[in-house]
Amino acid sequence: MLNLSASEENYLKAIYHLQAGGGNVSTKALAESLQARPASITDMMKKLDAKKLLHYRPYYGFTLSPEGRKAALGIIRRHRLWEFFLAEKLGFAWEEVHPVAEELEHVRHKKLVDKLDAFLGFPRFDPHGDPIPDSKGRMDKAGTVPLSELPLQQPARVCRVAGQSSELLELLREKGIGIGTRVEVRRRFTYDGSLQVQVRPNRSETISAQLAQTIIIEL
Amino acid sequence: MLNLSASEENYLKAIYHLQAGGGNVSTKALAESLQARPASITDMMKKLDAKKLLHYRPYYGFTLSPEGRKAALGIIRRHRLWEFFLAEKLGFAWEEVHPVAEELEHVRHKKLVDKLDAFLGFPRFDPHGDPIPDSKGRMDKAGTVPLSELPLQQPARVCRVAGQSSELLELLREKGIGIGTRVEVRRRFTYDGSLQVQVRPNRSETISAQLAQTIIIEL
DNA sequence: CAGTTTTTTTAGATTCGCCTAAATATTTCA
DNA sequence: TGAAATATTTAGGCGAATCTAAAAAAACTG
Repeated sequence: MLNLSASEENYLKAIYHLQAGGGNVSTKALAESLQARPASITDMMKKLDAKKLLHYRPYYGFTLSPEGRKAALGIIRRHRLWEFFLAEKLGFAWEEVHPVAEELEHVRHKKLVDKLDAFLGFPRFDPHGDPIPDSKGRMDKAGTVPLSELPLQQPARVCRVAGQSSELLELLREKGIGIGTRVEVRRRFTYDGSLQVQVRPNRSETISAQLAQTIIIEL
Repeated sequence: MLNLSASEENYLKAIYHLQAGGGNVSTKALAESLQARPASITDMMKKLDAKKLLHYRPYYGFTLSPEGRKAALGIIRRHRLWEFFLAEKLGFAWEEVHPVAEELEHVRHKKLVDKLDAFLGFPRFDPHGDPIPDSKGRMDKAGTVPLSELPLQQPARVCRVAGQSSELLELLREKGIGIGTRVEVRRRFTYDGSLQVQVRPNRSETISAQLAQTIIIEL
């Protein structure tokens, strides 16, 4: 089994998220996502290519190899299990768990992860609504329908939030929206794409088009 | 608050343990304890002295400053809380917890540590019987009487084990000795200092002088 | 399609934590 | 006390992960 540094793990994870199913990632996109300079990305891509964790073609971009994807899923598994632990067992608010899990995820002990998984009752989703890969890297599909596409008057439930910046989470908290919240779109303003949304039985909020795209719902 | 690297934390922790209450630590002792070369120790001592975490006098040795001691206690607190968590909540055997806690201890989030402490019920001792510092750095005293000094026929309870090498822990497991085990010395062989010990009601084991020194008991 | 802009890579430097080898200080002891 | 042994420090180097500045490739665009 390959021994990866925390840095290498962060690169793999970021590429996995940027690929989102397939496709090629550019130096610039990865540099932005990791808050690093493009030159640093190029350096690391050469290294990860040499380790066969991804395919790198200069000036073209990179794609995770099967081994790279497997490694990324392992990291994501650890991240989301720790998020679940922090929220469920330690009583962290869901918007606080991400940065702490960023650090805990790099403790690589197979036995620790599997025992943690069992202790938590093999949860399938983390507090943000994202699916947790099992020990073989399999996971449920995350919902994909954003609130912006929900038809009027159709009740739905928030199942995921596509982002974890503190600004986003603060805004959601303000509007009373979290995983599991019942929502229903009352009006759609075509001028700016904003929505008037019924939140839980008796609360009405205005939601910008941008925000409505990050709130993922299921019917 | 000073931001310490995992390496710096390991140095502080090792010095704290070597000081054991007071006194001066030598380059060689620290090098052995950390499995590093003396030259590396000198480098780091200069750095930690500059950060005012310890007092370093070339060719003489070093001692933690009050801030260094405080930092070390914080690291030990995290280490022992994670050990407790691993054994108590995840079902690790007590001899397995140390290496995993070595990594978890470097995740420095005040809130994480304090919430973990509360979740565990503010435990006072880790699975090895060592006391866990509270959030202010205070802790109970560990027992100090080794089994080698227990008078004959006097029943006692194992409260701590002074060491955590896998070899030591394997031997203890073999002899059926853990924290809380009732023991009583039946015979003492002056030739080699070995003991014949009654372990729990109905088991008799021979314990070498060396082993008897690492088993700490209370009456 | 040729110049301009953008993206990417290369070259070279820096910091951290470690190393080896050599120099130097301290301690031991004959 | 002076030579040998031991401990410590200094000097210089290395790999990892970053950076800046400059060169080169690719992509736009008038």
